[in-house]
Amino acid sequence: MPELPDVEQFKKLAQKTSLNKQIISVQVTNDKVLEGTDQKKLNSKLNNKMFRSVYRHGKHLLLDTEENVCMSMHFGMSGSLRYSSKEEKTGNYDRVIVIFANREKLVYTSKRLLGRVGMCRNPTQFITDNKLGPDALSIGKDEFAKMMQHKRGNVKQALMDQTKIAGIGNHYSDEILYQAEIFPLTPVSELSAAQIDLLYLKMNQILRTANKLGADVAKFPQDWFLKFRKQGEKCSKCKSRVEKGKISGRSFYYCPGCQK
DNA sequence: ACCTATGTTATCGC
DNA sequence: GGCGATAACATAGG
Repeated sequence: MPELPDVEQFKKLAQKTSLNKQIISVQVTNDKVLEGTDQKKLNSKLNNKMFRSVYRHGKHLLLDTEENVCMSMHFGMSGSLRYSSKEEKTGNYDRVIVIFANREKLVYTSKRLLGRVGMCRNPTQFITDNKLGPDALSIGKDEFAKMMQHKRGNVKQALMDQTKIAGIGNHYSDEILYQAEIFPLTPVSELSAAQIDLLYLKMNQILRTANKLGADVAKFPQDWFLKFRKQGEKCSKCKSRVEKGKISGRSFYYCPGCQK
């Protein structure tokens, strides 16, 4: 699931459950998800500290102790986060488990091991080190327009370039382009100023609405593309059939009637 | 058996 | 240096 709105839910979860509680231990059941750290380091840095604040930048979650010790999480394609009672036992795909003094746990799960958990000094440092662009919900309209004007290639890949704007992936870029009625492979250089403005507007509307609806596609409005993003499905607006395309090994979907 | 899947990254060729 | 395409990572489901 994890694109910006999904990670926003994880942020809310962590805020609600995991702040200001003493960490007593960090368990790692598969160290393939660890990046630049190991179980020993995680424990030496985090034990006896508390998470004081949670940040989300793009698709990354940052749990900050505010003592120059900050835990970073990225969820890949199949990762998620949950808070678990002391009774609940470890699941097959639970990879990193932060245990608090009350024995409850913050559990990082990743079926396909594509995500990463690491440590950094603070969120700002993390963003710089990972060359992340501004968060999609923080970027200003002018900054967005300037970015698009400097970018080459097609509009879909521009929206998904995490070094330019952080947070948009394959699903939400399809949604944004559908609602803006722009064909995904349109070269950025061919977009009008009005289209760039519209992309900015739709990006904001869509991400904010998705956040509000808990990133739960089942709750999304019926006319959203993500409700029928599948080859051969009927577009809710024009009744054309959804078509599938491919860029650099990755599928995208679009409505040939609406997106020119 | 084969293809596909919400992400990122190393590598190769141009 | 940079861009694009491709494979790779690991697992499940159609």
